[in-house]
Amino acid sequence: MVVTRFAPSPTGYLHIGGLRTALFSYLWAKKNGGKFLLRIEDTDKARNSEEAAQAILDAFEWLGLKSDGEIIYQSKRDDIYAKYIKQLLDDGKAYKCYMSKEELTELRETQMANKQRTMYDGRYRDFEGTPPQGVEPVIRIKAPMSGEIIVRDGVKGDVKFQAEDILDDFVIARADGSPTYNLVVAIDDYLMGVNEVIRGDDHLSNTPKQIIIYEALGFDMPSFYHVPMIHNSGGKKLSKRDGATDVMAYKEMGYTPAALLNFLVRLGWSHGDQEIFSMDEMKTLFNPQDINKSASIYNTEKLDWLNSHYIKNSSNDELTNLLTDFGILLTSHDKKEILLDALKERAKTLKELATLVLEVTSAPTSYDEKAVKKAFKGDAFEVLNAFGAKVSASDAPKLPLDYHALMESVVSEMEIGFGKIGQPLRLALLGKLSGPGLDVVMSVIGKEETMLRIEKAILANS
RNA sequence: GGCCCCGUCGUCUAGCGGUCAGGAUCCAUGGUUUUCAUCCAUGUCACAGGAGUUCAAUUCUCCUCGGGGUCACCA
Repeated sequence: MVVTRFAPSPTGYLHIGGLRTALFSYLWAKKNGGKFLLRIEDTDKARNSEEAAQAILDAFEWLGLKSDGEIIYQSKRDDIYAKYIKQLLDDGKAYKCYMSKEELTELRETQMANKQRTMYDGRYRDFEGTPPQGVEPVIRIKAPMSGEIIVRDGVKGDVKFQAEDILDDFVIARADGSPTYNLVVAIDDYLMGVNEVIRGDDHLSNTPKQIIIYEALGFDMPSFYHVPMIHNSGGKKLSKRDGATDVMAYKEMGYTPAALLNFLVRLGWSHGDQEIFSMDEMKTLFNPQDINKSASIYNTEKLDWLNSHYIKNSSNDELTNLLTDFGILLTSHDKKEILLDALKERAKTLKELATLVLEVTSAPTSYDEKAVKKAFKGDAFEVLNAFGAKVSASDAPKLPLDYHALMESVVSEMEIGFGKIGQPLRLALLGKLSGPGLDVVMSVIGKEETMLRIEKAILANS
């Protein structure tokens, strides 16, 4: 069974890049009928917060990505890690190092001055004397000092590292006894049964360290897939300074989960020329072997296009539901279908859609100045009055085509072009010269409101 | 700087020795629309550079250049 995981550290909101790797992991598990697990990496007490962890969970909730097991919090697993640390110590695969931070800094500075690679020099590796007083030791693993370590990566291929280039006896437990990242990742992935690790390629260079841990503990190695970074327009790793990187900000801006997910799945992954993927299609088609090797630049032009695509293709019931987040309650509106059918073609975001709804359902409070000069001139008011009279005299127009017929009759009786009535009427009804079809607008607001808006417009502008 | 990764239209990408280098988005133009938007059509735009290998390289190899990542008692 394929078991994947997403393991964020709760130092802030869920990031767009994190979401993409989470999505990849989720899809790969689903495709194989496996499990997708969530683990909160909160071992660094100073930098983590519960709110951040909750924010991440909220984002997953919004997007409908569910973990298939209990959510693991590393902060609650000290006992487990302590057990493995002891085992490593007992097996002679790790040791206590009494070097002080000052000594370490000094060592690094000397190495830098000599243009050497900064690394721990292994001075306590085989130490058997009396430990210095007043220093709480860290625990370091005995890493191989020579040989080749190969990361068999499903995206990048075999990546070879020379131990002497990159390794030293790195710390696996801090002076206060708490375990460090590379140790706990290996332990937790093993214990959770994770056998396919999909993560950002910024982790590629410390994968050898985790391999050392796997080997020292005798764990089976998972498969690795290191997904390329998402860059900002400047070509650098996407960070919180780059505008909208908080997943939940997309909810507020009016993007749908379907569009965001579709957008993200195509960033660094593709399936031929296909652009539109439903969640079901993603689940059946996704394969990490098709992930690109190169980084991609974050650019939301395509997200806008996808979002409008999904809005156009959503049912009116779905839209009604989504719109409630933006303060629009249409559930009991009798012309809801007509309104949404007309408006969903026109909106890039749910937020825009909400605005468009309001522009129809609420009478204009002002009239665009330029538009007034352009449309309320000549015999515009005569035409409007004639039309108003038609509406008034007609019995119960309901559908757009009823109103269209009314407009037609005025046009033919007065022997004018359609624009002669369209422009002023549009301005009277909506306060501006653009918007959805007038017949639709009138059908939605009804006969009384139509007449009211016409009267009001004439009054306000004469 | 050491180590590692990457390099096809502005952007997302297809390509897995022989293609007019394809699609999408963006942009522009035209059509549809009483308007705007949608929609439809058309168009502009790319293999980083140089050596090899080969009858043939975007595709394989090497070098150069360029970009990125990582080098913690952070994750």
